[in-house]
Amino acid sequence: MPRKRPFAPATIHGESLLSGKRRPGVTLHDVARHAGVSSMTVSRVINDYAFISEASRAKVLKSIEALGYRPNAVARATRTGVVQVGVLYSNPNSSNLSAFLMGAFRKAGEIGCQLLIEPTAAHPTPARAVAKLIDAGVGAVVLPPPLCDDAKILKLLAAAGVGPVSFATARPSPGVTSVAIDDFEGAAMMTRHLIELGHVDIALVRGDPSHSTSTRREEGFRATMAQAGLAVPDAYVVEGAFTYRSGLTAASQLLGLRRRPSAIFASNDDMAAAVSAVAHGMGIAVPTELSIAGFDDTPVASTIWPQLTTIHQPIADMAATAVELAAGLTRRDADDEARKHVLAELTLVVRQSTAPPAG
Amino acid sequence: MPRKRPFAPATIHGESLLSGKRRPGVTLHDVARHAGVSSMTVSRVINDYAFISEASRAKVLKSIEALGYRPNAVARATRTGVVQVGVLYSNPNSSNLSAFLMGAFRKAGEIGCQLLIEPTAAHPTPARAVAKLIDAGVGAVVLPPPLCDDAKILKLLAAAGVGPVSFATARPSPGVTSVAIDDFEGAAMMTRHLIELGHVDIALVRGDPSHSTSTRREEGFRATMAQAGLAVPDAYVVEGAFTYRSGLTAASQLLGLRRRPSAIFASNDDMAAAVSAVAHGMGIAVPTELSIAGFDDTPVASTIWPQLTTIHQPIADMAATAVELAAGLTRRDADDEARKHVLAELTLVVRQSTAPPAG
DNA sequence: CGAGCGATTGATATCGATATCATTCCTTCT
DNA sequence: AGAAGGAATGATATCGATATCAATCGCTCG
Repeated sequence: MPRKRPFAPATIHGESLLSGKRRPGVTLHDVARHAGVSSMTVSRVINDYAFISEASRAKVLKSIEALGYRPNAVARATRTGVVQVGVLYSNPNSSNLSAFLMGAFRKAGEIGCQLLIEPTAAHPTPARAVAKLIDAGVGAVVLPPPLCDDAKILKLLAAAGVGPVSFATARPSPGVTSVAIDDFEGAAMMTRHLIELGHVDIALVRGDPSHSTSTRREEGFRATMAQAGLAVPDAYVVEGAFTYRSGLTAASQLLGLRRRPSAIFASNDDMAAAVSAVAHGMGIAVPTELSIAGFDDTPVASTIWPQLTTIHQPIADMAATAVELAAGLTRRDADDEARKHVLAELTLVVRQSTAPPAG
Repeated sequence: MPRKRPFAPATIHGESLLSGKRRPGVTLHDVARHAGVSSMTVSRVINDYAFISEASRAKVLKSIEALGYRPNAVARATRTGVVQVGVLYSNPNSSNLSAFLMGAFRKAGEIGCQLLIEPTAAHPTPARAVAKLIDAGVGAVVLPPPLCDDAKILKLLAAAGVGPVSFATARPSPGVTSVAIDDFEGAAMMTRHLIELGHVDIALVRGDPSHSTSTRREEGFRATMAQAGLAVPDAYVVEGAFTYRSGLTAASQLLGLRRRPSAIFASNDDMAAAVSAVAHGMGIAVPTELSIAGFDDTPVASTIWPQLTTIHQPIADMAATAVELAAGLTRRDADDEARKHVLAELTLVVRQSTAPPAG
């Protein structure tokens, strides 16, 4: 029985979507003809190849400009070979996931590589998720925390000859390419902000101890406090797990103290949001009676009210970089060790949850 | 001055990522050779072309199975022409964004089309965002609410010959392809759940009146209440705007009433989360003294505590479908009007925020 | 002054798939 | 029986780019 018409061209609402109608439509060959050189010369200019005369380069660039040429990533990928890059993610609810995906997919589209997204939650163990990606034939894998700190996973990948890229780890293994932020410095920035507002009694809600970032953030906090000559009582540092619920517990603990802190620095936004909720529940006004600071600048930070003062990380850009590194398409002289550990820039975002202490 | 080595092959950690090492490596031609037919026959089988003898089809399918062949989407896209699909999104904080992106990109990878994501917030008006996508040469655009209900936008697209796909609108225009849920039925499901628990005094927090979904959800709520013979006092239906902050206001209003409702149904999870926070603040126990219901099953629903009872929509699948429709690659006889309005399945997810009323 | 070498450029094959057109068989009809 | 037409298949060109190899073109050097 017949199933389809013989290769009916793809249309939508009667309009053909195929090449005949493609708007840009300018190819590398058009540029070559326009510039009076060969296609290869154009290709070389685009790819920033050495040994092109300045004259040729100029001609080609002018033609590219004149024709509005944009290289076709897909076509490029056919010849270079599609690099498949695996991306693991652990927490489907991670608020940064969408920014992460945006950046990762944008870059993937640009360089024409295929992304395989694999939720670790769908497998009995993270190792199984990695195995699945390896079986699928990926050439590299992007590992968000806490997987990036997992020696077993790294060994598994090494055995399969698949390159790992650590994402947002605070303690990058020396031999492993990584994209991260300086958690120590981020925590220090926020702590300085609170100190400058006049706070003295500052408490910290720690993150999940199994994440390397937790430790670094705590270190940044303590170092800055020490530098300012401020004491950090033991009671002012409580355990958390990066979850909203753990933030509720931590907040109850801190706000129940006889000598209540005037500011609470939570190691991430979810916990800061929980602190905010508890404070509301106890009738403590934010920020006049209590300043609350978060970390990550996830969507929740600007969702809740008052909006959270937090540390912004350029997650999308970082994800893009991670994918680029993973695809190994940086194409520069790769011996350069430095570019294998990329640190992204942090920003202190002051919103409505912090203010000078009362009295 | 030289910039790069002459086309240094892309490597990562010294391992080549290029075709020489590609694991799957099985091409259509390998399958053809194995099956003893021409490449075209294999291509036709893959594409479900009519007029293939059952014998050939069987042989090819067996070879595909034997060799573990998987078509290369990228290569396919070079020949068919890359279909660029634009995706607009309005709220960068929308909690469903990541699920949406996941689904959209997964499908895009499968069918080898390129997605252009454009935040409307980056433009003075939504129309400008649409114009940018049109200029970029997209063949179709996926429109989430409230853009999908905007006649001006639709006209703009029609003028450019770009096909629109409405996403999650409650009121699909007849001529426009759409992927949506039945908001009326979803609201009815949740209302029935509350009624079955024994609630009688049920309040509703409406959504943004400019979204068609708000109206449909309210209608579903009212219809179900009426069907159960329950009254809905005017004071029990308050305005909201789908934001956390609007939820705070609405909650204060409802929980301040002399005769307090025993259950509050918020038109989305963000507002439900706000209701939960206000209840905490007023010392009202959830769910024993107050049941709270949300809608959408966004990450926040399982983040906060107690976790929200809500209506789950398969956002990722819906996004995938939207992209598929947009790319116009369904390839089946497209005259079938029915498949142009896809309704996704809803699920009632009962968590800890609802329970029978006290007393 | 010719060999030798590096810089610069182009011709051609190729990537993995589909589009197009041609071809081979059968049926079936006149 | 021969023409006509449709089912089934294959040969070849093509998509837009890069890889490879060969060919120039100076220049320097012995």
